[in-house]
Amino acid sequence: MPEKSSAPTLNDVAQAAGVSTATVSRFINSPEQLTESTRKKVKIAVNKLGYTPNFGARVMAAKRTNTIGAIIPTMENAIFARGLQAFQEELRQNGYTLLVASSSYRTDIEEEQIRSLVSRGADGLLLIGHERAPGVRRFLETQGVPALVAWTYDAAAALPSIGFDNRKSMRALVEEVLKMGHRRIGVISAATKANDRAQLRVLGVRDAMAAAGLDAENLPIVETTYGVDAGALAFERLMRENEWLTAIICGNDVLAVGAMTQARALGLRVPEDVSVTGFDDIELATIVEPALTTVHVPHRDMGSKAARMLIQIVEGKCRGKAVELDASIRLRGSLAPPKPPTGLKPE
Amino acid sequence: MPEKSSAPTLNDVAQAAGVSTATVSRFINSPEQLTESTRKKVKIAVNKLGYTPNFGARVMAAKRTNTIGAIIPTMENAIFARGLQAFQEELRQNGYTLLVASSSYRTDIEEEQIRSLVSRGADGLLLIGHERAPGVRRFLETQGVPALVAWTYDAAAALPSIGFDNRKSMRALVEEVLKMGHRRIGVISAATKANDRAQLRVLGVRDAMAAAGLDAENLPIVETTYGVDAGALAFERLMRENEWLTAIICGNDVLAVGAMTQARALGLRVPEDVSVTGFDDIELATIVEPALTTVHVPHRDMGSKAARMLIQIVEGKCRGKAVELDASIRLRGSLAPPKPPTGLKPE
DNA sequence: TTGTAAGCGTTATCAA
DNA sequence: TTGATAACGCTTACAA
Repeated sequence: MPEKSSAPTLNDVAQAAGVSTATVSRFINSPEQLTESTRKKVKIAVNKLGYTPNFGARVMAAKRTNTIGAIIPTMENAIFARGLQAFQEELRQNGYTLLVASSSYRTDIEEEQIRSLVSRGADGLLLIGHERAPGVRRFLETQGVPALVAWTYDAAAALPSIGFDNRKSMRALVEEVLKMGHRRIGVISAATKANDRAQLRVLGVRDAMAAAGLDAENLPIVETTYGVDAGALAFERLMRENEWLTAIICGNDVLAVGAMTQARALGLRVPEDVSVTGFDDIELATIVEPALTTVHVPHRDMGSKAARMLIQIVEGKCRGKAVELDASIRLRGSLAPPKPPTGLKPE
Repeated sequence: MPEKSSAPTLNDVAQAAGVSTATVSRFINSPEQLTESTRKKVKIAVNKLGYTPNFGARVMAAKRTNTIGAIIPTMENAIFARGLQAFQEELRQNGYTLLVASSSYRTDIEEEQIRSLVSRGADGLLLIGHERAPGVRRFLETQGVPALVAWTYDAAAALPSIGFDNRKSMRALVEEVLKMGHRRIGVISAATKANDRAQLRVLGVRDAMAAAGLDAENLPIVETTYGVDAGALAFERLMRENEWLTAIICGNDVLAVGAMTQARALGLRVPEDVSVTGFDDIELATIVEPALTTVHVPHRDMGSKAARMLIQIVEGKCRGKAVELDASIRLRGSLAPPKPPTGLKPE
């Protein structure tokens, strides 16, 4: 039981071991430089006192922290979880620690978190999406902290990025929907404000519509917050305002599951009465009944590649570029051709 | 474009503004002490240089960080996500920053993360479950860093905790199952090694069995890792080895969903042929068909209460105690009475 | 109201 | 191989 003393310092250990602080520091950082006997002495003192280096002091003296920070919009759902887990595992294997903060999809909080992580000595940052206030990039530049953007790919953006082409992928998915014969399409999108992924996905829908000669301008679309419930409410509204829709394209799987749930609640069968598609291919997509047609995102691959790339950048071994990963379409039960015009129905 | 200069320091700002470092420090920490005019001068310099305090230096000089660390077993699923989100929101409102690390359910990694967060100056720690190496508590004690355990309640444990009684809750759930007439019960549990929640839940099942005069010793039980797939595999094994089971009690909702999926794949109807129950009541529980009978855990409430309590402890306003929250049973479609003996069946 | 200067706990350079 | 000692960037008495 320690009296109430504050944490032991290098100095305490040095005194206890009868050596200088420099020697203790070496014991921590490069024990091979010490004699077997001094090493033993110091070791005993360290253990007895329960010494751990003070991080702050260490950073100040050594400049490097071996810490990477990541700021994700939310921890509350699976979208970022799997990729982040892979990111963290890869970092760990390379001797880096991951610190995570979440911004609740708010740019002001994100900025605060960026400052917080940087001032805590993060050697590099993982961010989601390209959209943020211009001051942020300047800040990162003056602080000399590199950042990598994930979950979206944009060769033209200022920051290096790793991810997939949200717009192209959504277009490809909608082209499948159109190929099946759907013409009356509605969209449930996540809030597009300050969320380039959501924006690009909507653009992808419009691309496909326009290319098929359909009216991309007057696309029925409802924007909503994140969550199964939100998806359900959005579905109801969309269908009430546009009763003739045969396919609902959702900006992500969570919204899509909400839409499917609500469809059932309204007495609509999926996919017989209405088709539903998602985006992300989270685990949930294959659990629901019918399984969700969606865009498969290589979460784990993206996470570990992001880690490797960010480490390279942090260690000055490369400058960072835009890397595009493939996002493929997964056709599953929630998408089927629309009902034939009533007159033709056998029943 | 800054040349390549490293981040600006207090000194740089002081020079640029033509004041002392102390004045700049005051501008950051207690601007009201300064004259309007000096405040303006300093402000301009700070903005021009894009200055942010160096956290390490600050900690060393000031001792407090306003940072709370949390270490959770995994970020990859919803179990901890919602509570943690609430935890973070409450912290933010009180001026604290949350740093999260995940241990992949490994005590060695958890210990490493504890040291990492402590040495980074965390003022307090949120941990999950009571089970960890004895050295850890000593470490926290000598470092003077308070910790609060969540997701489980244990008045006898050394650390204060906030959560529910896993054992009692599981017992209550199984009593419902027994009340419905089930006698042939199997269990799918998460790995119980170093996971007191999992252990207690299994004990809860045995409690209920024993109280009903059933054989609690020879309970068919399969332990598995976390995940829907794992739950599916475990279900198959459990049913293969014990064909006569009518109800499967799962240690958490994710395993339960896996079990339900696999039941369907094996041609078994839920709940007609076999009942399934979960634990946690994550969102998924109400999305699956049929909805999952489970133990409802007050995730958000627990998260925000944990935050308030930990802040109290950190600020020396209370010593921390064990707080028990209610976990209630949610009866849903996945649980129904067992099929009557074949002879009585109408068909 | 502002400035001076002494720490805070490390690391790293130089000598010994 | 080890030991002094000067940074590192900030806060905070204390002095002016």
